[in-house]
Order: sequence, then C-alpha cells, then structure tokens
Amino acid sequence: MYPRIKRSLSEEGSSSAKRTHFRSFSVSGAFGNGTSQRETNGQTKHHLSANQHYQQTTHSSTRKQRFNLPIYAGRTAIIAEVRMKESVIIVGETGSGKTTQIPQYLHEDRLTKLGAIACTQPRRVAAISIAQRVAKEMSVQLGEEVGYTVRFEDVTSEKTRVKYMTDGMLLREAISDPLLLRYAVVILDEAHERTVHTDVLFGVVKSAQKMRKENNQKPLKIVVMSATLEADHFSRYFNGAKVLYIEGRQHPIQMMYAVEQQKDYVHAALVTIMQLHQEMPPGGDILVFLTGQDEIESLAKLVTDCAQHCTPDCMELLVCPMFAALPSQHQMKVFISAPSGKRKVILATNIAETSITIPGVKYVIDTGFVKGKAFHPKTGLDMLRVQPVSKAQARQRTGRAGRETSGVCYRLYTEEQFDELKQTTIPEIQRCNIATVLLQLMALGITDVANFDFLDRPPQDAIENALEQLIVLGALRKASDCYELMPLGRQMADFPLEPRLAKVILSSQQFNCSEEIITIVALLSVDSLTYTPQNKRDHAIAVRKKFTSSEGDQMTLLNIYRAYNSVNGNKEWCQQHFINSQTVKQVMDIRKQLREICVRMNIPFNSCGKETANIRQTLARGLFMNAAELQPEGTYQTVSHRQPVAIHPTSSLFGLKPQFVVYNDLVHTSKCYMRDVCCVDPSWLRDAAPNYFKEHRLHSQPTAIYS
DNA sequence: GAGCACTGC
Repeated sequence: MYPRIKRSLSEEGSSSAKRTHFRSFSVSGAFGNGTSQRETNGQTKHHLSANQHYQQTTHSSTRKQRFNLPIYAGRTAIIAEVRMKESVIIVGETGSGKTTQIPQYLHEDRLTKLGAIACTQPRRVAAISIAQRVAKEMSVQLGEEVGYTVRFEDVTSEKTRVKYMTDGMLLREAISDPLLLRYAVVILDEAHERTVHTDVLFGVVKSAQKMRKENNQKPLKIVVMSATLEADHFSRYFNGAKVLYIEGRQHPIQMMYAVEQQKDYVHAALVTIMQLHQEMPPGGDILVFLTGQDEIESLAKLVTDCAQHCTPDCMELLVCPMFAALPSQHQMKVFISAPSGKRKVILATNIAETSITIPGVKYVIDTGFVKGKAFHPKTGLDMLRVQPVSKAQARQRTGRAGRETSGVCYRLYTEEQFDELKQTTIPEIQRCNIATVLLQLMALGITDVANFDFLDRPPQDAIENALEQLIVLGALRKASDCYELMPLGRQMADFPLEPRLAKVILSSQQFNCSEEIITIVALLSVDSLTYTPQNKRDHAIAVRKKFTSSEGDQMTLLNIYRAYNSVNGNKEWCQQHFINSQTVKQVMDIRKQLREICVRMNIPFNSCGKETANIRQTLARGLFMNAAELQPEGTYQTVSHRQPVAIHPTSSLFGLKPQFVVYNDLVHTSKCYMRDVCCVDPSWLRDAAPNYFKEHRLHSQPTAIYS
C-alpha cells in the first residue's frame, strides 16, 4: 500500500484517485492581515479610531505591550459606550487583546467604583491564565485587585475588582444572588461558543439588569464579547445594543480546497500530510483535525509507517496524537517543539480548536468533520455522531495556522461543500438534556421556566421532558398555572451534579451509606478512571479483574478507589493497574466538595459496611428512570421507552444478565449501550417512584398488585 | 464481545 501512495505523491498533476488535489483561493478578506474588508451582513460597523489622550505612566515592558495592541485604538470609544449604554456587543478577532484589556480599561476609568467586573470564560484554564497575565500587566498580586474563581479554586479577596471566572461559576453565584449585586459590569466573553452556561447567563444578566433598574439599584452593565457572526443576534436580544468591531492580529493564511469530493478523509489526510512533509521546506508543523481517538490512533500508525518509506534526504516526522482522554504526560509531547531537522504532525480532535494552542503550527489540515452530541428530546437518548463542521468551526480551525507566521490551510473538501455547511453550530442548549438548566432557573426564583427569555429556545419537547423528569424526581410540583420548587429540589440545585445524581446523594441518608454514595457519585462525575492502551488491552483488563464486582460498575469503581487509597495513591501501583491517577485526584476534589455541601445540609455521614445492597438501593432512588429489564430473548429494554439496549462490553455486568438494572447513561454507537450499570431489585424501583411505575410497568412482575 | 468529540459546576 505504501509504495503506491508514494508513487502517486510523486505524480505531479496526475488524476490518480490516490492523489488529493487542491486549488488556491483568494484570501485577502476574512483571513487577511487586518484590512477592513469583511463579510457584510447589513450591520452598521463602528470601527474604532485611535485615542490620543491616554498617557503612559510606566515603563515596564509588560505594560508597554498593552499600548501596541490593536484594541488600544478603541479604548475611549469602548469606555464611552459602556458608560452611556446598558449593554454593548464587542466583536474582537483573535489577537485583538479584548479579553485582557477591556476589563482593565473599565477598571482604569473607575467603572468598578460601585462593584467588581466579572469576566466569564468557557474554560478553567483560560480564566486562570488570563487572570495571571492581567495581574502581571497591572503589577498587582494575583488574588488582590485581579483574581479568578473556578471550581475548587477561588483566588479572590475583598479587594478584587477584576475577576475572571468560568461561566458555570457565575451561574452558581447567581443562585445565591440572582441580581448579581456584587458586580457593576458583567462581561460574557467567548459568547460565540454558546456554552449552555453562557446561554443561561444571557437570560440571567438581562433579567438582573432590568430588575436592578426597576428597583432603583445601581445599574448592571453588560458587555458581550464574541468573534464574528451572531453579533446582530446578540444585539437584537440586548435591545439593539451597539456592536463595536475590533480588528485582530492574524497572519495571512492561504486557503486550499480539494478539487473533488473525498470519499475517505482519513486517507486524504494521510496523502496530504505526506505530500506537505516532502514538498514544503523545513520549519512549520502540521495540525490535522480528526473526529476521535480511534481515527487518530489508526492514522498515527499509517503516518509512522509511511514516513519510513520516504526518501533518505527527507526530514524525520514526529507523530503526536492529541485528544482529551490521552493521559497528560502523553499530551505534553505536542508542546515540545520539534528539534531542527524534524517536523511534527499533530493529529488532534477539536480539543485543538479552542482548548489548547499548539506552538509552531504552519499547516492545518481540516477533514471537515467533528463528533458531536445529538439528543432526542422525547426519549432522552444522547448519542455521539460524526457530522460535518459548521463554517464558523472551519474558520476557527483555519485560524490555527496563522498564530505565529503566515500559514496554509488545506480543506479536505471542495469549496462547494464548504458553501453548503451550516453558518454556525447549533447551540448546545438546543441539543442536550436541560433538566439541570431548568432546575437552576427554578432555584434562581424564575418560576415560569417554560417561558424564560432564552437567546435561542430549546425545543418544546426538551422543555416538557425535562420538567417531567424533575417532577418525577420530586424536585418540582406542578401548581395551578406554574411550577413550584420543592424543598428537595432546592437542595438538589445546590449540588454541582445532574439532578438524578443529586437525588441519589440526598437519598443516601436513609440507607446509611452516604460515605459510599458520595464517593460513587464523584466517581461517576469523571470520565475514564482507567486507561486501556490499544496494544496492552488484555493485560490491562486482567490486572484490574480483581476489582470487578458482580453487583455492578459502581461497586467496581468503589473497589478501585478503595484500593487506590489503601496504597496511598502509589504511582507505580497506578501504572501497573492502568489507573489514571490524575482522574483519581479529580475524584477526591469532587468528593470533598460534595461532602462540604452535605455538611451544610446536615446530612449525616455513615457507612453501610458490608450491606452493599443499601448502596444499590440508594442508586435506584435517583436512577429509576434509567431502568432496563431483561427480555425473554436475552436482550434488554428500557422501562421508560421500551428502547432496546445492551450492557456495554466494558461493564462488569457484561454477560451476567441480571433481570433488572439501572444505568448512569446511554451511548449509541453500533448499538445502544448502557454504561455504569448496576443490578437492582424491582421492588426498589417501585419504592423509589410508585406512580412512575404504575405508568411504566415492570413486566416480569405480576401487574395485579397495582389493580 | 465492542470501542467513549469537548467543556463545566
């Protein structure tokens, strides 16, 4: 196979099917070097002009850099707009400096006199690193005037005026302070990413602003910062707020499109990588966007094999896989720059789109696909599916080529295919289970959740389904014309968990197993406690066999956690058993947080000892809507929708066929699989929700007992 | 007997 690819690579201009063809595309506009040409959409542009009046008062080099940023020209206009108006939308391109500078401008202009500035970020690392940078620019100690708040870490004090935080953290704060009274300004940054948390915050800050105005309290200024697109949409939502545009500093990127549609994008990627590697001068790494671990691992093998067949004068090629499930010591490899005479090729998922920035990338290869979550509101079934990227996403990927110098982006699809892509990705809030969101809104005091002022409304089905789930869990009650938050629901909202797991914790007291349950819930909140490399799979499974419990995966996870503690988290032990020690540490953090919340609620800590049935009975209290029953032919069906499901092959119950199980979640791949499965007694299910099981019959039991 | 994009509280 490899010689044939090699040959086709050398056949310049050949129309062989093995060759990927590209043609050039003019790039002066959208990806140019900061000229004013843009995609026009009817919106009046307010380009910012230079401010002549700001005096530089310090000579520190970190500070000096601030005045060279493109955004500096717009300082006066930005301050004026925020002072004059309630809300403003700022569209800033990559490299404009908006995230570090705007909060400082507003602080320098004493907008923080009446309250702090909150600047939200979708990711923890961003909130932390930006706060560090701004503290340095302002020559202050991190945690004093400038600080950050993310889960498990609060580096702020009473002095803090500029506070970077995750969007989820501000949403949590809103539950205890719906008017966000400690803030004078809320900046929702990276708004174009449309995370569930930012989307909910849009409504929360808009309502807080209105309420404060009505109550004659100090005004709340709202700043929405985003990349291009959607600015009009944000503007309409915030009562026609003005949109200010800031130019970025992006190096020019040359666009290349496939001449014809590619049948196999992994193969097309392989050919393109080898072609680039052999034809392009040394210097400049290659970043390839793929959809998942499997694809990355198989392409990594192909590239490695192929590179060995290169001509002797060809540079060495270093292949670096990059995906979230990869243990961090392996992830580090991509950040080490390639020694001279070698070229790096990074095979990444969309983790490299926004979450991490890899230095040295000059060439981007975009397969045009991404694995995304799809959700069926009626059945509550979640699944991951390979789908085409949106135009916005394709542009984001392209931009990764021009971070340091000019670059080239190869799209493994035609320009016509690009034109057919969706403008933007559907906001997550429209394609996920919103039970958690609705419970949080109720806890914020918004009773009419069904008519909440969403920027983009979730489907009606999803709203109804989520409300129904919350009612069945006992979190809400339907009153005459609205929904009422029950005391149980109020407690559930205090946990950083999905409602069903919060219910599990709150139910643990009556079965004397809160200690075990808190650990199990923490374990269910992380992914992949264990790591199974492809080439050592059988060995990994064999050494972990001793932890397997026939009661279910939750008990198996608990066994692993206990074993880890009994060796005090010994590193070698973790490696021997293929346990991801970083994940266990995360479990310990979550466990500690859950414990603290329980202490505040006066939930007693107790252990059921050997009575492990109590643990499973407690799990049934929250997971009863995720029950499945064995059918006479040996397969399973969910009790809720009679959906055919199977126990996941990695489950400790695989092949055991208990009559009734509850599962933590479903994943649809070749089949619909239940993950984190636990055996239960049908009577526990009925005890958990008698009315629910009058509607959803458990077939193996005589139905007469209910008549 | 098959395989889990990415965040976040």
